[in-house]
Amino acid sequence: MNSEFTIAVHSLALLAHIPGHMASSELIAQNVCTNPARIRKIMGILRKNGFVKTKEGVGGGYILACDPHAVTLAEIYHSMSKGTLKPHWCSGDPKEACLVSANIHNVMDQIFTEAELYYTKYLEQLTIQSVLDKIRQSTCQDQVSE
Amino acid sequence: MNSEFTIAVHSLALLAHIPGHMASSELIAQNVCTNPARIRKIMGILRKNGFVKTKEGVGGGYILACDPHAVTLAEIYHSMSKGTLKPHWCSGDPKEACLVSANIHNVMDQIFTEAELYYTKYLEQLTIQSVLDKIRQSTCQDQVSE
DNA sequence: CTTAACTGTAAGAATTATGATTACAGTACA
DNA sequence: TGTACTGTAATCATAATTCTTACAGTTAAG
Repeated sequence: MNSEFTIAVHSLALLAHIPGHMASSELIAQNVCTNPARIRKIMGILRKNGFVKTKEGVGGGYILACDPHAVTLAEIYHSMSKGTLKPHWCSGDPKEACLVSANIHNVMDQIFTEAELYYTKYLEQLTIQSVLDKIRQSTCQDQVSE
Repeated sequence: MNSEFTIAVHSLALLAHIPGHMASSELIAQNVCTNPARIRKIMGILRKNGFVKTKEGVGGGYILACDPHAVTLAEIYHSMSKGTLKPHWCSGDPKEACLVSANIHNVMDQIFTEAELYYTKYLEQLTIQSVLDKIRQSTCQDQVSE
């Protein structure tokens, strides 16, 4: 899996952190620690899925277009990275005479697909807001420990 | 995630498919479609975790050292690939003044760790034998459809 | 109506992760 | 003692991921 899901969650949490404000791809990129082109690509996907609104031109950028208490990480994961949990490489060879070699691919594929369902079941429990809350709590803990 | 978990499951299913027989790294590699050195590396880990027994020298190779009905894919996953579900790249920067940038890493790390728990919860339901059964069933279906 | 600050998109380079190859020491059987 | 194995590591090749650069399209401001 690449990091687009991580960046999407980070960007949405950031937008939820500054409600009502536009953030440019430049600003988000600095916060995320990547480049503006990558942010624009990811925000484009989030826009197509209704999570953010875009404004082009001077003073433009991105703004949250959903309720951060309602949108779960599962929805974000599905938009960005569905099916990317399984490795690219496949074992076995369908043309082999051996049952195991011939059929392992289908079986593992099914297993990875179902395991992903369990994975996203957890993500359904988390919202953009809950991530933001964790971020804010996380700081309190740091301050206590210092 | 790389494919070591996939290869481990494939190799163990293969050994379960030929009970009582030794399989060399060469033979397993052909079945899996990779090279013997990679198989030996993976089987070394499986040996250290008690899943297989090794025999060096002439006529040597690998043989199952566990009950395929008892060993779950979760145990195999933990041995081979625990913690590899999350992407390598991290967003944010702990030195940033912005809360979100500074703390997102810890929060996402925690989320990926807990999501992996759900993932492995599914793998606990599958055993080496159940994978082998799926493989054998999978062939029946193919034959019916042809 | 022109300039400046944005997004949208894509191509290509750079980097990193993954997998393959090769090599060789160690072991065991015949 | 030779042959067929495992164990392990170093190096090379390939593929995935990320970064850079570029430029067309859009909008606000002057």
